[in-house]
Amino acid sequence: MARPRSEDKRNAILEAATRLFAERGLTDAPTSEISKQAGIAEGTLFTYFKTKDDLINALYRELKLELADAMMSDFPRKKNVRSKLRHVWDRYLNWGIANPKQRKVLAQLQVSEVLTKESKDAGGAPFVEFQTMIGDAIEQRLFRNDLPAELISRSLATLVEATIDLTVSKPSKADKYRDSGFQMFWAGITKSRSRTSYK
Amino acid sequence: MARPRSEDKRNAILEAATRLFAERGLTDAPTSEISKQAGIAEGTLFTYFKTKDDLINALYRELKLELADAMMSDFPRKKNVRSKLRHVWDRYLNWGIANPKQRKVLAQLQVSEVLTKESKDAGGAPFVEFQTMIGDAIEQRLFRNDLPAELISRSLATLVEATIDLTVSKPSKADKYRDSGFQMFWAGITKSRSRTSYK
DNA sequence: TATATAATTGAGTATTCACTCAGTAATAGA
DNA sequence: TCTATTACTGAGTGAATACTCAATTATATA
Repeated sequence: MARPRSEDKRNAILEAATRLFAERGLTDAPTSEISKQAGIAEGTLFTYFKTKDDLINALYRELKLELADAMMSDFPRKKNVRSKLRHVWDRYLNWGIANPKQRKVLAQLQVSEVLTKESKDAGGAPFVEFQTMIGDAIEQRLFRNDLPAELISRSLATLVEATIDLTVSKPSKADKYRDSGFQMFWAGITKSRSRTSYK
Repeated sequence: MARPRSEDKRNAILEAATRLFAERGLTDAPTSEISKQAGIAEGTLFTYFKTKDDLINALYRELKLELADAMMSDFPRKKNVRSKLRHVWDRYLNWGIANPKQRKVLAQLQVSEVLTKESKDAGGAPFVEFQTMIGDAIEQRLFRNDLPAELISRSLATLVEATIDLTVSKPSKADKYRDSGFQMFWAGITKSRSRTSYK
């Protein structure tokens, strides 16, 4: 029995924060400005997030969730590993190109000193199905000898990131970059001769 | 005719800054603390660097130079491309493991909003020989079709980074990671069947 | 409709911090 | 040795900003 908080306001705060963090960096985006752009009073921001660090941690989880959703929606569970990886590759790439600010903020967040261990763990949670798939493929010996799962998923991520940057700077070659990036990734992780019948 | 500046003091400032930036992040490392750890008065810091942003930009160039030196010293100009890349791979890896703070600061700097275009350009300059090598190898068609040079150098960098992180978390497997990381990189960039005679 | 509860507001506060500057010390060149 | 020039010092300053709080407003429930 009381006045409820508004999901809309919370989202407006997160969106304004995303915009400002992307433009000015985490520390040069004052809460006063975030509030203003979110269309609320500064005090209100602190009923939704106890501190600015809290806001930052919440935003991190939110963005990781968005990215995971983008990557895993329509995930082709029935197809072979290559198709699955290509699906994830394409979705990640699309998300990054369509959401440059979110992507930039995420990059800043990953190296910032404000993320708690809890947030980092929570940020990884939406990717468990992806991780499991990698683990399964390793057990089936689909990949090059003894490549650790972490190296595979990080390679995917960093190669996508590099490919996005290239695409942004030369949009006309988008499709070419998308394909050669993935080929490079796939050739890197799979055994050298397997030219047919990957599972 | 006057009192000269001291190279030692300048270095002490850069070292203190590196330590503090690594521990607390760029913005939570006050100039007062940097000065104290460098063993000088706060005012002195500003005779060596006009502003804090200047200091940050100078540190970026310094660290890039250190890394390039580490990578390119004893560079085997006479050997084949694979050996050259393996050399760079190993040196980069060694540097990263031996200099965790420098590496962390560099990661923060790359995504920060304070680097000027000039600094970014200057940071790339020490790597021209490496870039040239990649360009030559591309002309000789040693690599997979149409892989852009930028994708190749960024892949090397990000795969080394991933490998360093793995190594730090499981030092006992250092050699294994080092090798499989490089194999993955090499297989990714070269044409699939070329199992012999790479140049 | 009445009311208890919680959200909202925005001016105010306390703190932090990059940078300054007047006084002092060192040194290169004459 | 003398002196012009610059480095060095550290207390002080002004600006920025995360967060508070007393007053006000909205709303879920009875």
